[in-house]
Amino acid sequence: MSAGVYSVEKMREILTGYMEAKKLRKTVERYTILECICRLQGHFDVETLRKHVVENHFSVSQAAVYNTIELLMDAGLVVRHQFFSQVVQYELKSAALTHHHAICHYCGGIREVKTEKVKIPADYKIPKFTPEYHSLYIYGMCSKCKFRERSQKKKNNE
Amino acid sequence: MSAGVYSVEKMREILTGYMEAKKLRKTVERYTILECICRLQGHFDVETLRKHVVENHFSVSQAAVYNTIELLMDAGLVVRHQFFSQVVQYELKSAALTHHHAICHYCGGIREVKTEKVKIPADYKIPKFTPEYHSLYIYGMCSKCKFRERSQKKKNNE
DNA sequence: TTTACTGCAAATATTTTGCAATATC
DNA sequence: GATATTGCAAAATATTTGCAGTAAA
Repeated sequence: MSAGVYSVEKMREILTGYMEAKKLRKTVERYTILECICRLQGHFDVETLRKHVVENHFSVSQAAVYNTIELLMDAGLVVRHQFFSQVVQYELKSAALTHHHAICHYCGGIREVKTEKVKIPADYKIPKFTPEYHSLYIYGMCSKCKFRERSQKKKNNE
Repeated sequence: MSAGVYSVEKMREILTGYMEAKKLRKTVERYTILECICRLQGHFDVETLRKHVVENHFSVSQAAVYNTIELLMDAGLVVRHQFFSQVVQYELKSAALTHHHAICHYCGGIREVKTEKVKIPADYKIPKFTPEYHSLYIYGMCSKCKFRERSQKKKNNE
């Protein structure tokens, strides 16, 4: 897992550009949260992110975290996932572009699958729709659960 | 939109087979809910489904609906989506297999895109993982929102 | 100075859970 | 008859909202 194609600096720049274009205010909270997301490396939920920010000696409210994530999604820096549980997960878009997600619906475990393994044509055309980003979720069973299932069947003499 | 590849009868059979294999009870609620899902044709959320069931003169509790959807997912008849809002949507798996989803993140509108348009190789291999089903979400901007955006820019002399 | 943004807390929305009643096996 | 499943309501979880205070422009 990596912070992705973009550096933290590049992402700050994109965020700044977006806020200036939309005439939004450049608050310390927004930049701090973006940096914390980069440091988190990978998927995160709102509560995890907020804890991480606070651990880095910066106090933010939950409301500001929700607000900022929304903003970062609008700016095209963050994408949203809902894999399995009720908790919504987020991820840096530049990182998400490098992989798909394999989700085991027995244990809820998530694996990243390099995009080269399952190539989706980037030039697909959809009438009356302008694609910007896509997300592929592959559901199935991980080897651990497969093993557990086999042991279970054996025990039951199936 | 169609009820999918399978007929209602076939799906009842699959459900029966699954419940017998797992030694679960064949309750009226479970069969009724499955039939209502088939009649709904397309995406639905828990509350919509429950209303539909009740409108068809059958009383079920919310708990039973949640329970049954979970069961139907385990039986491989229903898949889960979370497109945009906080509301989780479900769909018959056999219907979901025929299309991907194009999601406009400006208005939240969802379009179905025939799978032939964006073909995902069915034979992909993932180490230590057995794929069973996949879901492709294409995010972007629908033509209505594109038009609205253009009008807005024009008004602001951009 | 203006007002967008934050923090806080309360409100809403959604899902899960405990337990008694019921229906399946 | 044994117990899985349901219904009901309460609890838990997640997100949104209102409003006063703060800080960016």
